Amino acid sequence: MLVELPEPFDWELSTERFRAFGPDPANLWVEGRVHRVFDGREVAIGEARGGVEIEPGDPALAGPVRRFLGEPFDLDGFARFAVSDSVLAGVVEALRGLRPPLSPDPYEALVSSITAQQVSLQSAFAIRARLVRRFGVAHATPWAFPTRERLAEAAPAELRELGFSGRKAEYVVSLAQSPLDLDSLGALPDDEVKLTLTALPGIGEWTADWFLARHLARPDAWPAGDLAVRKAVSAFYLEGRIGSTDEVRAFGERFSPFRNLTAHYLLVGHRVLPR
DNA sequence: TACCAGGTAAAAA
DNA sequence: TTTTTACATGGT
Repeated sequence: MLVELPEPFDWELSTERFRAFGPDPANLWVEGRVHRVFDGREVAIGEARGGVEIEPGDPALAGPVRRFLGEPFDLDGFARFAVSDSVLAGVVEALRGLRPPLSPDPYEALVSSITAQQVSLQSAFAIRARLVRRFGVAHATPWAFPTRERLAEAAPAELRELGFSGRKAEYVVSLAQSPLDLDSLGALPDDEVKLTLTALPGIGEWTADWFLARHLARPDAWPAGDLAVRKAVSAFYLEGRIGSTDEVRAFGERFSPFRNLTAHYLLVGHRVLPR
């Protein structure tokens, strides 16, 4: 079944993240398709003219799949915005059709970010893959990410065996046990989401920013503390000198109200475009 | 071996 | 309030 996506949409670019840092059992790339479990149901997503082809072809899956592939982002508005900045315009032109994938589940999004704190993305993917295979649910092809309920009853020592530092193991379990309704955060403005999340142990501004960017798709989220964002901004705008978090936060003002897309395009551009 | 990686929390200034 | 320091783990 065809699931339409707004133009432009570049399948290879938009799914690059599922291949770039190692295999991800919860978003499994197999022979040109992404396999993922949505709300307990396994779906295979492949390239198609005008959008993507999904199997099984259940119309109820169309909405979640669209969101997963970054449908909420206003690429046309972003492209018009970018023309005023020759550097950004070049990146946007070279990466036309790139849509940031969105993490469909809030707990999965937060755990994934905690996993990636202060480790290389390659390490983070490997650790998360072990977490998924240890506590997740096996389906025919992909694995469902571990449920909050399952990790709430996990022992931190079990997570430590997978490569989590002792403190991060505690963060993941305590987040699972927290009474906070993560689904309700979507109703709050950006700053209140950040205040709510950063009150939890192990979640700082960086993790909250990525939650806004990659789960809630907030247009103006700007993870200025992210080392890769700092490096990408620096490479494109600061002659390679690596800017501080404060510098990059201030520099990002010029990209408002498209800071989220800007961050993603600069990150991917820094990684895949020839210098 | 030393250093770094898509940070966070707590101590110190 | 802002700045500095300790912290765990895997990869190179």
